[in-house]
Amino acid sequence: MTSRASLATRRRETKRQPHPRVAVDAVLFTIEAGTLKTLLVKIKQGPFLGQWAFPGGLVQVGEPLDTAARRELYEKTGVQDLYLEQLYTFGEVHRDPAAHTVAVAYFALVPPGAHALTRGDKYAEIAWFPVSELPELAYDHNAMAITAHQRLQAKLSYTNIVYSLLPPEFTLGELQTIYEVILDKQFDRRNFRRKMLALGLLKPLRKMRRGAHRPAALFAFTRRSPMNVEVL
Amino acid sequence: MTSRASLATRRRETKRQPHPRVAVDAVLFTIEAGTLKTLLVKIKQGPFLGQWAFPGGLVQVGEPLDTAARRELYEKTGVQDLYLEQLYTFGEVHRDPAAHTVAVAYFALVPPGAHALTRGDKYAEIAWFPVSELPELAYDHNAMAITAHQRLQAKLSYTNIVYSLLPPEFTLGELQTIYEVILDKQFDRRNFRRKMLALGLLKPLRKMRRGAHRPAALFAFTRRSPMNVEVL
DNA sequence: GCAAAAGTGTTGAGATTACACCCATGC
DNA sequence: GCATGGGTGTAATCTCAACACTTTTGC
Repeated sequence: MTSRASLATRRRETKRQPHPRVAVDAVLFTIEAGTLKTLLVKIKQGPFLGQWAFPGGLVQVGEPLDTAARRELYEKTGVQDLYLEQLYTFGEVHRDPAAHTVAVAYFALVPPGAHALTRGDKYAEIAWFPVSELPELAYDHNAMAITAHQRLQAKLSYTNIVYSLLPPEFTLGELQTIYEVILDKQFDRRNFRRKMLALGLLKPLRKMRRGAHRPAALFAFTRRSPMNVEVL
Repeated sequence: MTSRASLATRRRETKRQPHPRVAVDAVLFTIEAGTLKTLLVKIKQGPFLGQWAFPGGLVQVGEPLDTAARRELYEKTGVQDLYLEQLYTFGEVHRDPAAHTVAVAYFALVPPGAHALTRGDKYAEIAWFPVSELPELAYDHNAMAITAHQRLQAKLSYTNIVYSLLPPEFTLGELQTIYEVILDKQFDRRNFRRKMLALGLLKPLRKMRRGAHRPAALFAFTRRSPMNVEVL
């Protein structure tokens, strides 16, 4: 902590010393073309010039961490309403060669279509990369990517947050595809449908999606807020 | 992040601005007298004078976060070898009224008996409190306590980290008691034993614990390193 | 008519729960 | 001898995994 009695001694020592800086980074996931993708920005300056990294920036005094994360994401993607949670805090001393910077990483999910908003106005290059083919990233962001991917897989298994990767209406097939892509695992269609419907998270709409083949029943989530459920 | 190209503009703005400070706090759990307890220190100075809080302190430049956490714990308890993992980062602006301080909270487990080392040499009061009867804590530490407790419960269910709350040799009854105390739930003794033995995490020692009643078989963990296992 | 995705039930295996009695010891 | 915790087995239920054929549509 900070103004802690028992720490008076060390605090006095450190008071004049420089402190580590605080940054937030955001790992943004979406499903596009049947692939799990993540948003990267290209770095224009400094030791990592030309390398890709997750969007992020320094936290300002007086700014809450999640607000900083949300701001970052909005600036980069224009996406405002998304699922956002804290992922992990990376504090390795030399992760940023320029200065000791502690990075609080966030993890976010955006529904398909939000990509359209990815025109980086005043920003440099910005692009969605398949998670399975990430380039070498700046800082410790490859490790961050792995942590985020694992969290995503875990959360998909025991919460209902898939809803934030889907449009308001979707078919059971589309839902299943998302699970298969993220968990990298195939599911039996009959078992999958029975399980999902038994959970009561979905409500059937009286509509059909028409396409190249047999029309499929459309569903929506009964609740679009995070909750813990043993899904798979 | 920090020296990020696309952030050049804002970085320049913030460069001269003060940054939030970084602290680590540690929530330390143990089982004592059949109760789950956590370690608190009493604050001697500042706005929270006289209140209890989790041990913690500012991170120094050049110091990795987990090293800072370990240092804190060692200074306070003398415990060196314990299970330690990052819990969550608390970044609410006014959590420390003195200055915007981001706290990276850690969560640690110590085996019984380590309490003996809790003589706070140069430190003020230090004490183990039952988790169910925590006083009003300084900062946002009551919220931190809840987060830590939830994490402990979750981790106990899907990992083998109980080993770090137990001495090298223990009975199945002692193991079961820990689960019951932490998860606040009763288990059927026969089912519990069958499940635990089936997991293969334990090895029977050819020894007995003698006490007030019928001697109980002693067990040890086959592995004393963290791994994921669906325990209960 | 054919390719492609949607829809639908049943069965067996394994896991989980509930439950009751005898045993070894210290006092 | 009695109070206390240790030790053991079985049956009923539930959950999960495996599995194949028919339907509807666009082309």
